[in-house]
Amino acid sequence: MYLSDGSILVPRVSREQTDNNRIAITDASARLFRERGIDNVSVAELMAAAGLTHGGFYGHFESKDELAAEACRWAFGRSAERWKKRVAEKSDRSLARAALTDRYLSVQARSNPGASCPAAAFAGDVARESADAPVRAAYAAGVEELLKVLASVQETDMPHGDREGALADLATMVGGLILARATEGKPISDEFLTAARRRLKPHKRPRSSGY
Amino acid sequence: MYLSDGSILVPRVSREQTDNNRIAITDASARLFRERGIDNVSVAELMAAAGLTHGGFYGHFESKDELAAEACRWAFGRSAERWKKRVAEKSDRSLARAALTDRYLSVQARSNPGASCPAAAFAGDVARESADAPVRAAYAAGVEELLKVLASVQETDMPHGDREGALADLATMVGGLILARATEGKPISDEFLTAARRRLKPHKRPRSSGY
DNA sequence: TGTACATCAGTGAACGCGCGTTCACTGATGTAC
DNA sequence: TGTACATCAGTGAACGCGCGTTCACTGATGTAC
Repeated sequence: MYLSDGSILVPRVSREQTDNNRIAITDASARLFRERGIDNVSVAELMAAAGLTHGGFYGHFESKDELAAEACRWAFGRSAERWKKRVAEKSDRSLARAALTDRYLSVQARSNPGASCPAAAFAGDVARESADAPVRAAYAAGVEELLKVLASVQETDMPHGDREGALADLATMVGGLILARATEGKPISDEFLTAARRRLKPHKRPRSSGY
Repeated sequence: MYLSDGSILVPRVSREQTDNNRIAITDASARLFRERGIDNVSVAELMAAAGLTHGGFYGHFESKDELAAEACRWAFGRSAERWKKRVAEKSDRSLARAALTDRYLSVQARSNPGASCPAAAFAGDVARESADAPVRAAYAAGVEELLKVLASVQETDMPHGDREGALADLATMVGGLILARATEGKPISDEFLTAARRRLKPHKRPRSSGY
């Protein structure tokens, strides 16, 4: 590995560097796994993305499965933080919810799967993992994190409570985003984003009187 | 290959049998690809599932990618037929839509991905295929087929038309099903199904007066 | 209808390739005195 | 603070394995007469 001054870094780096390397591997994995799927990125690629060679991988993680779980936890943690920050910036629930759903179902989010919502990006992979795969537990825990944020911005008159509103919102968001990605490049892709965004707006039903 | 009478079938079968074999490969692929993902089923497994050995595969299909597209078309065709049949059995739009969405978001559908909606089962795989992959075109065309059926059962007062209602419905259905699958085995999995089903019911908002 | 033979659907061994994982090795880091 | 040395993070070759695809071969099917 070449350093910025052109010298060669030989093995046994400092402990601090070791910790940074582990984070670099996790961060690169969180991005690459979301972009291309867990099975479509090799350990050698992940290590290269972190500036390392593949042999050192097993000094950091027990297996690729363990890393997948770690990357999943990492991605959900960052997403949840970002969601909370966005909510805090808004003056009321309704505006906060609109900010979250509009950005979630945006053209930018569609074309940046590597930085996007892990609930959408990992769903397909996780659904096919065996029941005891470590990434499954990480996924379910991460979804609960996001749901808490979504529940906190539900309108106060939701017929079945904040949690059910949040569950339904997330279903529409994840479905809209995944369908937009699977049809990317065709007009219908944008239509999915728009339709899902509108469905998530507070309902102003034409037949209701004033309101 | 052993026939039911115990005799051994040797190469060069009849043309009719050849056609049946191609259908058997397509049908088995449509099931296995949905269950486990395109990349997680080998050509040898697909051929074995159709009662054949792997070498004959390239007599039927140009490549595994071509088969994926064919299996995708096949799965969408069958789903669209089943949806139309179910709609025809109901006496009005509202009942038909409820029949579709309730079955879509059922526990049986969740636990039978091999026979379930290709829009949900193929979405993750297709989203990661390159823009010119044959399966992408098959997927987008299949989604349009399903949307036509969904549009035909929209309530007549949808604010942005039948098509947008259908797009939003499909987003909620696909998202709810995928999230339920990715969290299968945990209580939240059933919650996703229920929340998405309720979200798709005609809205009886508590604050509206009589209706 | 019967015979001779070309066709070609399916078989199974083999190919090159990339994968996850292992391991002997290196030499700077970190520590004991 | 300086020295001696054990530790261990990272390297890169190697492992066994399963994959998609190819191909020489087989012999019943389908056809020409």
